[in-house]
Amino acid sequence: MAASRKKTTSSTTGAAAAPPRPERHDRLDTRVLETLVGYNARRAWLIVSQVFAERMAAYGLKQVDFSVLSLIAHNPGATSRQLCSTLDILPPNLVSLIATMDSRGLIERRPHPHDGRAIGLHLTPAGEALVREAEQTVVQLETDASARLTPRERETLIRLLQKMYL
Amino acid sequence: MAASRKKTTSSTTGAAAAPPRPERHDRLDTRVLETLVGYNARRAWLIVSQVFAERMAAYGLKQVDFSVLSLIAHNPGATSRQLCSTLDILPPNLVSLIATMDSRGLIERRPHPHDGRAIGLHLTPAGEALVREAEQTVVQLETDASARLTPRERETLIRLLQKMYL
DNA sequence: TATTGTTATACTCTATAACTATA
DNA sequence: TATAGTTATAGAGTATAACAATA
Repeated sequence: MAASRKKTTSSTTGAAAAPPRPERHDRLDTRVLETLVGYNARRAWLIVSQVFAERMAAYGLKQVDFSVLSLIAHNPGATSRQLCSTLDILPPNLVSLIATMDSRGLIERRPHPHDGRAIGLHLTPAGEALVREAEQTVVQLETDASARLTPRERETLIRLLQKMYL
Repeated sequence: MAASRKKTTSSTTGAAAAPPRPERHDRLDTRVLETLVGYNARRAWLIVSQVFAERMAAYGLKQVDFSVLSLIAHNPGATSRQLCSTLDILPPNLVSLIATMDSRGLIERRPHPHDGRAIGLHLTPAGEALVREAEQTVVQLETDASARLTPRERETLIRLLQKMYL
């Protein structure tokens, strides 16, 4: 992950608002970098990643784990190939992830109906329960991490980001 | 970097417009992931990163290299500590980067005027020339990578991203 | 005692080549 | 011949601990 961003003593008060930003003393002039979409997109992603890691550790899920599980939840029978293609993961790097989810009893691997080479991935009941909870937590965490934006601004932000890659 | 996104035979025609997006056949339903700022920010960043890597290889600069060099250019005498703090890099991971830039003759390390422990970083004339060219290339590459957005939309996008982390 | 820069090192993430079994 | 899944492995990125020199 990133550097600084100290592990702030997590507030014991319930619903956390926007997380505190790192105090950078001796600030440098970053005006040129701040004109770049790439730089800013990464900084914003880093913010979300931080909060994601903190709150999703409870589920034992990293971002890619969550993406895979959520994708299987809404695409029962999806194959590794489809997951790789959708998430820009290389097949060798998905193998151990899938194996872990399997051994955790979150997913099931069934023979593919039409293609003997492929394996259809399905959530187990335990997996479905976990994804339901995890998705709620992610929605909340995203809301908190983007609390500086109005709902309208957040929609606009997502729309413009998608215009970049979709 | 990412997976797919084949190395498209780079167009020999001059100014490239928006790069082609990967054709994902057998598409999965990604609607839930697409409601998330984190997911979308990363996808957009991946797009820029791809174009960045392609065009900046000519200068032998990765994103972090460029950030450091550009930062030194606009903050002569900046210290490693300041760069680490600004870019969220851990000190041990900056050492070899700085050493490489030094051995390439792009930067100079001068004793810090007020602090005997610190080292002030400055661009050499060669470094300044490279940064000037590199910054122009980055601006162009960013324009191309965000060509699906109007200039107004691009401004809005950057403003909202900064609202997330600044 | 705290901080800057550094070394050494470990861990994670990403990438490539090659194999197998099916198509 | 091509594709899905896998193995092994290499390389890049990120992390922690500990040290010397200076404050």
